[in-house]
Amino acid sequence: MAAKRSGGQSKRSERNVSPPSGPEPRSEQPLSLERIVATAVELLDAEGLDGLKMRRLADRLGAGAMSLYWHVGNKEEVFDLALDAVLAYRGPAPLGEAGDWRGDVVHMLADWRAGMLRHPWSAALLPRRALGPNILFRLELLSSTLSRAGVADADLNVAIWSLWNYVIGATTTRASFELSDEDRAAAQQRLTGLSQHYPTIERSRLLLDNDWEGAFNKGLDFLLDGLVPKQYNS
Amino acid sequence: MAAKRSGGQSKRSERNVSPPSGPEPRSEQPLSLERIVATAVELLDAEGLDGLKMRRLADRLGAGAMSLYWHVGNKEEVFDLALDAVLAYRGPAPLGEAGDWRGDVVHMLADWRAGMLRHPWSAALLPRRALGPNILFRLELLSSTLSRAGVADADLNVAIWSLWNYVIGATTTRASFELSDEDRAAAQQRLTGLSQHYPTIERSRLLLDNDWEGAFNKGLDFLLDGLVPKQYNS
DNA sequence: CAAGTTAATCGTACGTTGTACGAGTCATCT
DNA sequence: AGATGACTCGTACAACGTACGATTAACTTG
Repeated sequence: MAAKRSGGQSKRSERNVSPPSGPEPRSEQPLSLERIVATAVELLDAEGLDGLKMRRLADRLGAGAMSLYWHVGNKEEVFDLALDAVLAYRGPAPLGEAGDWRGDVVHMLADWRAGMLRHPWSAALLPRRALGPNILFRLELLSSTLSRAGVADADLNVAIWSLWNYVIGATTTRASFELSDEDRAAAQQRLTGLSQHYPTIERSRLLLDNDWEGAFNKGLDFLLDGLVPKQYNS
Repeated sequence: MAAKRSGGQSKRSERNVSPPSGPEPRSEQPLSLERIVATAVELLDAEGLDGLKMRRLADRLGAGAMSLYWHVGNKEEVFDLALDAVLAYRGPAPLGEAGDWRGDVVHMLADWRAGMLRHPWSAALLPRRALGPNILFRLELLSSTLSRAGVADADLNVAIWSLWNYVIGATTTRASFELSDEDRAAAQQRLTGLSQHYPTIERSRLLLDNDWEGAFNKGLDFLLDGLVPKQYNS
């Protein structure tokens, strides 16, 4: 009734394969879900969450605004797809038996964090639309790796969610600082102005500390230490 | 130029103190920042993020839409204020010397989590507008408590951000499940349908596990164990 | 080849939203 | 009395998402 194109991904017609004549590639490619999503990510990177308007997206694609709606149901779906596109993971072989499991986990989580920080808008999207296929894939990877590492089934969910939450939180916090320099400056100013109210974080310069990555890794190490029994020696 | 009312909070005029006559309290109270924020929170609880429209908010207040703009600069500010309002903390005495510091920390963080889950829309707001006064207060509290607990200044920021991130992530993840039953059902369905692709999380029923609170506490314990030197015995 | 079917594009238009602008009301101060 | 400032609100507008239907191009079926 409502959805014209829902589940499937590829359905592109091959009509521009230059049948008899016309080797010129026509600067205007045909619309496609892939192109829409890629352009949406570009636009989000360039203009932020509020900068994504259907008309503007269509402009960038050299198409009319309403043409988009044959490929996506609505704007929300564009957000969904853009978020998931940014979260794809090409990591080390998922089934590597000779496990440096800890390295695998850290790598995946660090990559996750890095990917999201490359696209700061993604953090703001996460709370609304978790559980795209790429997120699920990463959860699956995390799960199987930890399982292979010897985490008991009973503790598996705790371990997964703890790591997961940690990364999400780190990314969210960090990205919110990234968003606008004005905001950060304003916050600093407010903080400095009210340093009488917040003496301790003022003293430790909490908000000015720039070693986010170091803090991230240290905390992650502590978590992993706690979550996995110390019997890792293979 | 642009802002009519910015920094200060109270400025209410006392003109309805019933000077000579008129003891009836007039069902329509005067507008005030406090009332606006409180009503915004109500509205958000009832209708969600997208349900907050300026006109609707004004309706609930028995006022015209434009009247709101004397008290707030724009809609974004309403979001800011609503978020911060929800994050107020009335915890145990901040300067309790006889430190059950660990209990204090856990209590504050658990309260934080509980508060946000009571208002699921707050998680979606966090990435955009961190650092309201109530957030800063909690950071300050966390900071001073850990400092008193013996965490070295050099490790303080790592400790704070680790705990912080963990809580934010847990809340965000959890709230996204809370948001709509449809979404969750859809995710479950997709997961079950594609269980071939996600065998491990299917087996552990990761997404169906309901003991969020238990997982939260366990992971928090691990983090605290790692972050604070085991020399806590008073 | 003709006629129909399907895939895809897009112009127009509508309803909803945030909010700029300026007029209006009322209490207080000089 | 007049002026000032705090506060309210009706009107109007621009920007946005998108419903609707017309349009075109390619392929299918006869």
